[in-house]
Amino acid sequence: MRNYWLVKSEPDVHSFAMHSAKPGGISSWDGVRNYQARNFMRDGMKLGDRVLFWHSNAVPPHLAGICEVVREAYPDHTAQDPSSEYYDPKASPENPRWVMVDLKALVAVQRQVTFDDLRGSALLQQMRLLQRGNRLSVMPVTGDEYDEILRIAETPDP
DNA sequence: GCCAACGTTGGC
DNA sequence: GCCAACGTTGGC
Repeated sequence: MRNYWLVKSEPDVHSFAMHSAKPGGISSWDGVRNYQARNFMRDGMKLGDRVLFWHSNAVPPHLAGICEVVREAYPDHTAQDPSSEYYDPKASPENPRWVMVDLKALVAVQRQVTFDDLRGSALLQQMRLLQRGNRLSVMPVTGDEYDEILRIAETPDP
């Protein structure tokens, strides 16, 4: 059974187009430094899961594309790299502390979905993304929400 | 640039 | 283990 997720990225830093431009459209999802988000990646993300790629800090923020999990959680080595902006001195080979997954970009959406679009759908009112003060960068989405969002995006499930 | 919300840190 | 201070996120 397939799970569904949403991840946030600032397009200035790492956009869906940048991700798609990597070899095979595959890039690691590193730098997550929040335990709840990490646990979703570590315990929840499985091969073949679909991942909605959300552009945060964009004007306006929007859904940009759809990815697939092509490698399940493994240690995020950037946590052990002092030159990385994601360096965490408490991470070690014995206790990597943080994990990353590999995501493959599948398709850009036909129509970029905004907060207004999400708020306009009765089926999406429970989304964590719409809850006030939500700052999670990795969060689960239900299958029904996924289907509804793709319908609004005018994009078939890849 | 503002600021609400929330996670983390560290003194006690 | 409490909790105030602080830093960060991210929509607006």
